Amino acid sequence: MIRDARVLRAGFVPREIEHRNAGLNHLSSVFEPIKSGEPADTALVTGPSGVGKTCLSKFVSERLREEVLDVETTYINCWRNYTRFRVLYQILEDLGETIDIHRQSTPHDELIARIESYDGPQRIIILDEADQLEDPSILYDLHSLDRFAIICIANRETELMSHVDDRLRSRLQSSEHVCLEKYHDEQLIDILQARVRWGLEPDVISNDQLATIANSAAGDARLAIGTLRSAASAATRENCDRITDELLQQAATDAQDQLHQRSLDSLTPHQQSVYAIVREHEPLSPGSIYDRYTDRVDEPRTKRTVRTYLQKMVQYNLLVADGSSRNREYALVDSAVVSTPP
DNA sequence: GTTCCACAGGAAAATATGGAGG
DNA sequence: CCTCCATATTTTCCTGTGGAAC
Repeated sequence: MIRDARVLRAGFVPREIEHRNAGLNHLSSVFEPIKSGEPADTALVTGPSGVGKTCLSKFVSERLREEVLDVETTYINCWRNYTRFRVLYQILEDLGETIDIHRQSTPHDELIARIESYDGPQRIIILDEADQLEDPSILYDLHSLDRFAIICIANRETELMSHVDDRLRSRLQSSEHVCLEKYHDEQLIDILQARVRWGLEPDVISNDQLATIANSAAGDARLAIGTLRSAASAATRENCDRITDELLQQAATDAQDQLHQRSLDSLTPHQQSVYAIVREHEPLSPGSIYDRYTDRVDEPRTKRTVRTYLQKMVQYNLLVADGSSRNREYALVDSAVVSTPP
């Protein structure tokens, strides 16, 4: 059944990239100067989840490394490393400079000074999920350094921009912007077919079944590939030599639940209570959420803290906030899946 | 209009957590 | 094991906003 599990895993970067030629060429052109040793501009890559932002960024930097001898890449997931210190630390760690840094006894300025004094080969720094940074001024610190080319990945440009100050905003707005759209079903099918070709034995899944996966994934390649992986491993477990429609059905919900569960697991018990309340009674105003919350838990947190929870869950795509001021209501993100192209 | 009020979210102080070194 | 310190989370205090009632 499974020939090469790597190609079905999240984070795999394929040898060929499908249906992203425009973005590929655009992003490559930004880094063209690196080939002649010149500094490159900052690139901004945006788009909804599962459109290949991370994949494209890694792909472009890997291909550049094949062409140019002296380029290194640093990948930082800002969702995990969302403080300024952590990002700086990660960069220095990749430069091999962290030996004598003791926590924050080393001030930020010194970390930046060290990064500035770096004189090794050019480096591409991929800041994934950059809209999760609590302090985006790190972008400003890095922006002006010639040795570093920044790829800044975010879900939506406006989310990222709303947190930054004016001078940084104008700089970012003038940088190259690669915007990726959701995949169409046919494009997803092509992507899936490529993974099937490399990852699975021949004839274990039909094109019709791939179309079903593509359809239920709603333009999200990560979800589509996750479904394929889940179906293939279930088939292996049950000793089937083909992927059946029933397995597929189950795999689709499994894959969705997995993604969902992952963000749910990162919530504290209090945050999970708040989430459960919204799930049971949506849509709900902030006030009634808080009332129900105080009833449900011992030692409730303050209103302000719950507001922070809600804000966080909206960022994690667990909840949606609708309306402003007194009309605001929170609901589960699933209940509003109708996509609205402009 | 004007006022009122629930709400959003920033800043900073306070408190809890967790990890390193004794 | 305990203590100390950096870090993470929560609270306190606050300002600004916009819809609703007047």
